[in-house]
Amino acid sequence: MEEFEKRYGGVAVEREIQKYWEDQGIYEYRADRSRPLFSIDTPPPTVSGSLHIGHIFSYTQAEMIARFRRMQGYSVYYPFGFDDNGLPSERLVEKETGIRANETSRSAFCDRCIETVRKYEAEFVALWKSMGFSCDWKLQYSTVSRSAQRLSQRSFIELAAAGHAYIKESPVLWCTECRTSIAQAELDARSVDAFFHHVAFSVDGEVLEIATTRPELLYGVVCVLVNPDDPRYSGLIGRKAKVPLYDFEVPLLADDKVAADKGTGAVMCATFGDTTDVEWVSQYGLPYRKALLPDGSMAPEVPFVAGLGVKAAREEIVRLLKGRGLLVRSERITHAVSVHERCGAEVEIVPSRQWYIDVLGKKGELLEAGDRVRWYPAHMKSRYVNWVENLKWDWCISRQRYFGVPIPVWYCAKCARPAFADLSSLPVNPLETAYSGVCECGCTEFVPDSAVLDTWATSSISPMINLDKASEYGMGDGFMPMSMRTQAHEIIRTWAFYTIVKSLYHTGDIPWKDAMICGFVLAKPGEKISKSKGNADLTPQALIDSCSADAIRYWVAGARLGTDTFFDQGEMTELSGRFMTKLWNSSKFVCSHLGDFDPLREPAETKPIDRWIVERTNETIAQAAAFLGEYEAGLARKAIDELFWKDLCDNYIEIVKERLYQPDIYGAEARLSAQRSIYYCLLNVLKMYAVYVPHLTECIYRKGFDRLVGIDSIHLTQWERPAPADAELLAFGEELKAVVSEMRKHKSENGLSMRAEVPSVTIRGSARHEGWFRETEADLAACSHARELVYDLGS
RNA sequence: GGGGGCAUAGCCCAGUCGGUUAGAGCGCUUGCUUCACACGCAAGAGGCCACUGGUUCGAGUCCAGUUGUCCCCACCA
Repeated sequence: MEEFEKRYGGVAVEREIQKYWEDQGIYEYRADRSRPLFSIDTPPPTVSGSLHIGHIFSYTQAEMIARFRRMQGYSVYYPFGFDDNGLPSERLVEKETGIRANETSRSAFCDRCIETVRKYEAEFVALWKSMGFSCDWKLQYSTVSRSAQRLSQRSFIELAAAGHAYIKESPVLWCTECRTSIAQAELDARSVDAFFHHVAFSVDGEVLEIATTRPELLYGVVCVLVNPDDPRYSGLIGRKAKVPLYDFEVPLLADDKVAADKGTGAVMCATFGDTTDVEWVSQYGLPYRKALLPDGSMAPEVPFVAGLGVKAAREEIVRLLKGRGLLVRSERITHAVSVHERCGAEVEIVPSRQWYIDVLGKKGELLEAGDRVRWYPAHMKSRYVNWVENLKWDWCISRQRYFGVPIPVWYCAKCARPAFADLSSLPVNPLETAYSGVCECGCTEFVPDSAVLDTWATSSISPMINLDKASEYGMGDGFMPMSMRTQAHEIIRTWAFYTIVKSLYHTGDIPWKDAMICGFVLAKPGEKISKSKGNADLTPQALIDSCSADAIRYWVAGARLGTDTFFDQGEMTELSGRFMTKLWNSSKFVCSHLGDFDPLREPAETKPIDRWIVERTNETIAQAAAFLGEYEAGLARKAIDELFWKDLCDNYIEIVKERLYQPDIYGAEARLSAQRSIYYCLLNVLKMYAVYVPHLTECIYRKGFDRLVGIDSIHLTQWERPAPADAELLAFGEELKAVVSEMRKHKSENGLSMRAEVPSVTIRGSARHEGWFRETEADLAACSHARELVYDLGS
């Protein structure tokens, strides 16, 4: 038995233990068909900056599940990945280096990107390791790696061959800042102050007042609409409206989507002001009038404002309208606009040729797939359902960016028909490799596609990336669907949604059986932790250094699954610190009484109180396992805390202490009976806490338990699977605690020490437990220092 | 505007199938220390379980509505 230091060593010990785990390969994934598989689809963090406490929070909740399943006998497939291509990483590099992607050569920029993401990834890995994460780093993947690119390109080609991915020229959501198409999922809403300009159109010489926030798009107006039931305008439908400043005429149409009570009840439809404009243009077969270029400037053919940016053009048009008496009034309003989530710029809609994946046509199947996934907590499913039901755009997967998975396509120089790369040639970059085939039209000249795939198009095949890796171990069969996906609730509409889309198309099945949805750590109500808010000063590494990984982990486990929590360092330090000290000290006590303990020797008789604490422990093991099986690590921890602190330490150990100390008085067999209980109970308490505080429990285990158990690491042991606890013994325990409690209350109220002698203690309880109480008399007398025990038993 | 979560002690939160007197922890008050732990032990004070109705022998728990709060989605004419 190793000596217990007076105090637990904290972070320094954690580092030693981490090294031990790594040297011993404790968490190594092994090809093993003898145990059931539990595979975890864990989120590859976007490499877009450093991690903060929020990441630690959600990743740790999932990590505890991995540990639990491992100790339940599962072969746990727990990889780690990085999502390290695409716009987020590009923006990080632009910010760090000051180099804009479009101001340097593409290959030079991509080299800088690789360099930067590798640097951050090394930092991430170091952080995860210092948190004691039990993933197998050999299973690590990166979405920019050759193998992930190969799988991603293959996915694209297969979906295109099956008709699920297609290319079309049409209006698309466009970020003029990032100069790329984006998808609906990348939109954020932002409330902005604006003017609702009431502009004078005219119909046969009469003024028709129309309110718009986008007068700069007047040149792009293709029709005017009113509600068919609006009596004010019933006479106008079917006539022509003249656009102010430009004086061309457009048709006047009626449509139900026009709200009579909004603005003036008459709407101008421009190409393209918003999503409704796109719908109307397609619904009524209206032409496209180009007003805006992809770089955010007005088209050269637009009179008055050619070449100006949107905002400048808007001011100029308003000035002109005002000057010509065509501006009736300007109303100040606050409204929501769509902005690009990555850069915050207002999103435009411009026509261009892009690749899409069909999702609008598959809403039914997607909703049905959502039903088959078990969501934890269950109500998180509504976010998925809500998103699918409100989809307005197919998933645009092409991005006019640089650092990403190239779209493996060339286009015939003559007929523009796409030619796909051969699957055996993947990954391929069409900009570097020429297409060697012949087009159906006979042409042999091809133009490479220069776009890259949406980052989500690759991260959404994480189950397939994992499958690919598992296959290297010969464990590919039966790998899909994976056991569970873990992620935060903010990316249900992206990562969870896209993964389900891809899985349905590729396998016809859901990607995973369970979805474990974690909450956030907020600085305070409604405020996310972020660098821009200046509330992310405390880095995770600094936090680990100051209060240890286990302290953070224990605090994380206090939160309910899916629920946001507020960061409170005081709570973390105090609560966790107290707990860890308590576990350390009680283990020190227990181990000091196990020096001569032989787990194989049975005592002549086992005291009822010793059997009770074993039953209580077994009861807790079952409760904790049930909660963890539902991903509720917090509720499980609460049940374990209750057993450990209250029943085991404050009651059981206090009551049997004298029997452990004084075998001369109470007998060696009686001592052995207690030894068996403290050994069994603390060992199993440690195993349960191993999920939460893996370093501390490992440290304690290796001081006093490894030689008795015969297994080197606590993390290689298994949780007990006890028979249902004996209800009668549990009831006896409650009565016993009540007797002790009453004795303590008497001493407390009379200002007596707990060691003070009292003339008598009354045993109140059920008559049917009298035998057990009689067998417990020595313990009761010893812990209460009573000269006499009197019985007052009810029925 | 649509959807969802939450509302229980001063604070952060549990409360299972509807069932005795509503539960921890922090904080507060009081008492207790050689023999694992004062980062401890024991005791105590502290509740219109948001509000209004309903179902029921019985509601913190189930149903309907109201209010407050947070989140998701939409709103861009």
